[in-house]
Amino acid sequence: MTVEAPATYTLTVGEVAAASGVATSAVRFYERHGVVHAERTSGDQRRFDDSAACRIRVAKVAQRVGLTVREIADIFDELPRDPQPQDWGRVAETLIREAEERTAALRAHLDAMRSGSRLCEL
Amino acid sequence: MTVEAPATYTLTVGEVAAASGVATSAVRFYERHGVVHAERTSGDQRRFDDSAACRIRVAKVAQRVGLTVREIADIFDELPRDPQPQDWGRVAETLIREAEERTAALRAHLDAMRSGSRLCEL
DNA sequence: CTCGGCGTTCAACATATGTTGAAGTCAAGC
DNA sequence: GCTTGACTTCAACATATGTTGAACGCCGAG
Repeated sequence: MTVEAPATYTLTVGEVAAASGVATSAVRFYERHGVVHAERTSGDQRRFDDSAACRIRVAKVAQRVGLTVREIADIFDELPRDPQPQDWGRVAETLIREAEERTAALRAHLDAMRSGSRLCEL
Repeated sequence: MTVEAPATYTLTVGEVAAASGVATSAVRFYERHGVVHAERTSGDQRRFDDSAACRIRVAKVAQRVGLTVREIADIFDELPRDPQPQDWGRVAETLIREAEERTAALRAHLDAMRSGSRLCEL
């Protein structure tokens, strides 16, 4: 049977911030919006698992192609607990597909414009 | 010699809004940020040329791939007065290149992640 | 067990991208 | 030349994406 790889929530907000290259305020922002998840210590401090910094780095790159934090969180939400490589593969495909669809829409619009022989009513 | 095709500023803000599918407030916003340009009547009303609605439609699609209004205005600023088809062609290429570079960055990041065999520290 | 470095929340500020409403002005058709 | 619908500006509001600072709490090393 498959071995369990339970997520262990050990990283502080500062550690995740350092590992992902954003401010601690941004890490808290991403958690509030569901890009990363955390447990709390008995003293109410956040503890993140090892995927947090990676998720944030992916989110930053995805934001550059026009995805909102909400959209990125929704895509990450498709991940099961203890995601396997193929789960991340699906997320990666979804992100790329979104980016390519938007680029294709831009290209289609610009192509239509050019072939219209009335480029921006020149 | 080449025939002049002087831009004629005749369209009101409402006409541009209707033609581009955005609110008049958005048309004014885009003008303030240099996406479109207008002259003023003696009574201080805006008059846009025929390219305004097209520029705004292009801007909306470009925003979807992560370009800011500022970046879009900067790209449009490369257009000469009375732009020719090849001028719009260069703008189109610049927009597409930006979108593709960002998508490539996303893909590269995700590929690096997958090949790292430590996908988001799974 | 204490202390200093992190952590917490919350409110305010900041920038980008707009919308809405008030108060007043313009211009086009009758 | 009047009227009225569309225009003007400006301030306030709204959402997304954060940052900063104050006031206070937690926790691990000594």
